[in-house]
Amino acid sequence: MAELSRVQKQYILHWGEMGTKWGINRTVAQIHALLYLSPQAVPAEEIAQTLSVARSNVSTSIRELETWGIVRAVHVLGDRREHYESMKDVWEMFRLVIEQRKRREIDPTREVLRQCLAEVDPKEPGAEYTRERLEAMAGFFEAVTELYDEMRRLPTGTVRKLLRMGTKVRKKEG
Amino acid sequence: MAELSRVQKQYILHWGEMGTKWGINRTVAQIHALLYLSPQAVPAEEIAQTLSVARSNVSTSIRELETWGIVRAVHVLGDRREHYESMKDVWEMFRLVIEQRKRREIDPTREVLRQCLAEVDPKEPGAEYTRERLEAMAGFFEAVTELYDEMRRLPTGTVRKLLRMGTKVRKKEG
DNA sequence: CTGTATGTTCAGTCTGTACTGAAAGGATCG
DNA sequence: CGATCCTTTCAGTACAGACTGAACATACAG
Repeated sequence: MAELSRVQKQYILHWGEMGTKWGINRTVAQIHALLYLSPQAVPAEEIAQTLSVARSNVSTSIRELETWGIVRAVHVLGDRREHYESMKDVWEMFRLVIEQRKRREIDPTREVLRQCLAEVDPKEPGAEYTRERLEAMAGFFEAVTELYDEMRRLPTGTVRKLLRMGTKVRKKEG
Repeated sequence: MAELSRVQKQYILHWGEMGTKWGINRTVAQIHALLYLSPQAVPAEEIAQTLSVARSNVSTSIRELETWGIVRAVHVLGDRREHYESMKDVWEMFRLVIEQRKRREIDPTREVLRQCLAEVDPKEPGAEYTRERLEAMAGFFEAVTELYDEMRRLPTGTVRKLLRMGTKVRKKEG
């Protein structure tokens, strides 16, 4: 994996770009792409060389990927170094990422909305309108959370089934 | 709206933070929050003053929000200035944003994956593995797109119905 | 115990994006 | 047809976050 093929390069670069657009560090995304494509676990030094980034950058990026639970260190007999490998189940990978982003960003937003609603001063001019808007937004986030909780409990296959059911419901109602 | 209440301030600031975490410009997000909370359409100058940002910054940010279709200019009798107002339907707002991000980011990714798959050189060592991984990832993106297409066609209420059906299916299978 | 290999931390630098302010571009009024 | 008001554009600046490299920490081998 020290030398990348054309296709590997393209995939890794694109994944890096994608990452930045969704608020994920470019290097983090690139490393993930590299490990995802690699048949074997890769030591940090080799990652750094392959992607031309500093060894320290790899260290912190790997740490972040480990926090997300989509990359882990494995050991190779006769080698002191840690080798890193990516989870290969794409659905599970995205589920993990989404779960964490929900925890870090959606949940705090729900909290802020709740707090805002609690603190709307009824004497303030336009309080009624503010409350209305905040409640609409809060309702949305609650619904999304509910939807997420349902999805999470469903095995992957069931999501597919729901997809088909959706089609039927639409046809009946259309 | 020139003077913000404590709650309005909190909401706007949080929305700005949220924005940055998802790759959306802070000012863009803040302006959207301001307009969302505002009972009346707001002229650009007032937005600039209220948020303490340059008039020009408001101009470009508003443009972006207009591109997304969640903010539009309206006119007030006897006032030459454009007043801006946000869409108030939260579900529709997010649908629009998601639709655009899908177009700008998911679709190009599907394209890249397709191209990568087409260009995997079977002679390259490990080509088989690369193809496998790319196909898994491509499959995921296709499924997400399919899911999105279904969702889009469903009226809002039906999503709720599906949510309940999901619960049933889970219980039957659990 | 010493030397080497590996991993982490952190201060400083670099880079890309956001933002500003000035200037130019349009539109409407008198 | 100026004058005025409003908006947009753009070159330059400021800033936040990413990245580097050196110093430090840790583990293992001989």
